[in-house]
Amino acid sequence: MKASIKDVARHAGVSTATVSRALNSPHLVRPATQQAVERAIDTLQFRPNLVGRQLRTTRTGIIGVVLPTLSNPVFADCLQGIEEAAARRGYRVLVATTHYELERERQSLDTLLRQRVDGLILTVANADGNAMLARVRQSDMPYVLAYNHSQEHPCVTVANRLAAAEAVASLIALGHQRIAALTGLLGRSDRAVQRYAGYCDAMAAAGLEAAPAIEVDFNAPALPAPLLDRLAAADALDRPTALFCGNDHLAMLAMHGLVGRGVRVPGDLSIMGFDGLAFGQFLTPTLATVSQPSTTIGACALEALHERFGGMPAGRALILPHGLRQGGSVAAPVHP
Amino acid sequence: MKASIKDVARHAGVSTATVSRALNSPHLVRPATQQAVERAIDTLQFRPNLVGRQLRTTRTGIIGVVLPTLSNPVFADCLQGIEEAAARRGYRVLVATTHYELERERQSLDTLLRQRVDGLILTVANADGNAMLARVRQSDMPYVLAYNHSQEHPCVTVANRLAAAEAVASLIALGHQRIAALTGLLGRSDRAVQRYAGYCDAMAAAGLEAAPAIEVDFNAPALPAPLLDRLAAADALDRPTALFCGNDHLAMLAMHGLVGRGVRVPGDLSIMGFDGLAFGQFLTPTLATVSQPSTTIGACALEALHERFGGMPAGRALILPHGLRQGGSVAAPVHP
DNA sequence: CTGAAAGCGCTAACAG
DNA sequence: CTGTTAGCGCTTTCAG
Repeated sequence: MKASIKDVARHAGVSTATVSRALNSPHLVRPATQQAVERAIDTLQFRPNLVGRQLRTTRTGIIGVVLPTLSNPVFADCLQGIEEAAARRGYRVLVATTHYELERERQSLDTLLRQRVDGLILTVANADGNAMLARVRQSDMPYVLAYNHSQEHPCVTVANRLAAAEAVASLIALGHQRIAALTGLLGRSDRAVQRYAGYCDAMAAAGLEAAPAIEVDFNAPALPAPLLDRLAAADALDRPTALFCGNDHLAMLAMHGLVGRGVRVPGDLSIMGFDGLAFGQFLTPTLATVSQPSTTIGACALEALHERFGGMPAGRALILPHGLRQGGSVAAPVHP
Repeated sequence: MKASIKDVARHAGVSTATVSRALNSPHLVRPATQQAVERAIDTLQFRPNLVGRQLRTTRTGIIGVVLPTLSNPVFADCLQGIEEAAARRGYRVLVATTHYELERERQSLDTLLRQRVDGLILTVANADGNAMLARVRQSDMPYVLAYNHSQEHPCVTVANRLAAAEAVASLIALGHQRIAALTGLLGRSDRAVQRYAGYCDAMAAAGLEAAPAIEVDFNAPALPAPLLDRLAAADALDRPTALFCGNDHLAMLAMHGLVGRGVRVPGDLSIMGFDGLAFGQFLTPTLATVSQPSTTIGACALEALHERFGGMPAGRALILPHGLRQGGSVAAPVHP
């Protein structure tokens, strides 16, 4: 059986309270006592049981993180950022994934609340009008959304709509007029909606006609063949000269599928992504994209929580700067 | 303040023991009582405090996971596999990253032990002769290594050495004779060592001369320019016709850097990776690689732990099947 | 089938 | 500076 604070106390000839002090407030303990305790600690190989402390203090030092998936580097990087910041601050990270499924969001949240995490960082499918999220807000559990942009909840993200608009505007500036938009299921991701809205903004601002969103399932391993066929087969005068994609994963699937069907990128079609995955740089041509600082989003979300614990009020939205990454996948259209 | 089991008991007119039973062993409770308790539970919005239970039962239901980084999809996917399997089994996942630094490995481990996780899944720089790992084995804490292959510790991984040998043999079968090996720092990763050994095996088996490993730092964002220059500049008769890389990330960095220097892949140089990252498929040419089932490795590691909890003995090594993924980055040499 | 009571390991008043 | 004491929320004998 593992040694407890009691064993240490006995071994050092002091009370458990003194051991606790030696551990948590050494300045309240006489140096000689401190040393006696420390000696006992490492003869017994004592490791304080955090569960005992957590029960007593009602603080766990654990941050709950709920993300759609770790298979997308966007979220993996975010978690990396959270973990590093958490380690620096002395927090631990409990992670759950949801695959964009509402039921798993609910389930994960419940588990984390039972575990009495000190705070939550979460990325949900839809922030606004989300019942669970409303419940979290009612409770006094500090939380921050990552990636979701919401008026109702504190969040750290980028200006999705604006960034998308800038990206599309850059395509228009190059001479593109027929620009299509490929997105995740609009009902399953508020970011998909915001980015598509940005696309529409830019089109409208240029007096161009926004095309309806081409929606595909996030969880699908590839784009539907009929869709690719359609995009590839359209004759040159009719087909879009550029494709704005709601995220890099979609962009890569599109580029891969279309190039495989003989479409030249960017010759026949320019492709613009959104996320700024490092892998985009390895593609040929490299993927032009809107870059968001995923690791920093995670780190800032954690810092935001930390400030809440320190008594700060619940900040609203923290909008981090995005970038427009040039890439070979975008060029001026040949047949404008 | 949150409702506790005591509040529920009072509200339902029963003892706390009965509430506990209603929660954990409903079959021991009279249906009428059960319902009374359930009613109280949801009027009070009661959520059992796991910390209390954990202290009492000395089981947390938490699995500690220690990985080098989540920025590499190999580990992110593994964590994804762990998390899914854990959720299915009712465990929670506490994650820490180390960036291949010994001190952070030590630190993470310590934190997880204090948190009294039920078991550990870890990927360390070097498994054999690892002092911490030895300490973990002494303790009665169940643990499994993921990716590390070790005689001393239970682990789930692929046959790194064999897989590397097969990959290199496939290059040799195509006619390659001058094959170079690009690896992570051999002192910082036992897998790098094992894969390089596999390379040497295959070279020796074919009567070819194994080149010394070209070691580069895992954490570096790009390959050193001098290295790339050297590989690109060597004249055609002298330079290797194929490059075996210890992981896909290195392979991508090499391919990117070399193509940028005018080297044709696979015309001038074939490139073989190791990991089987999904992104390799998006490259042009697609990356030939040894694929390992990262998600499954994670899931199996968790299942192995779960079996240990059920009283199973501490299995040795579980070696999962690897694959050899064809890719456009490998072809027969033009100047054998 | 249910209740009383003890205690998991720790911290935090409160005295001294 | 240190010890005594109570109790965080829960489970689990042991009686009844």
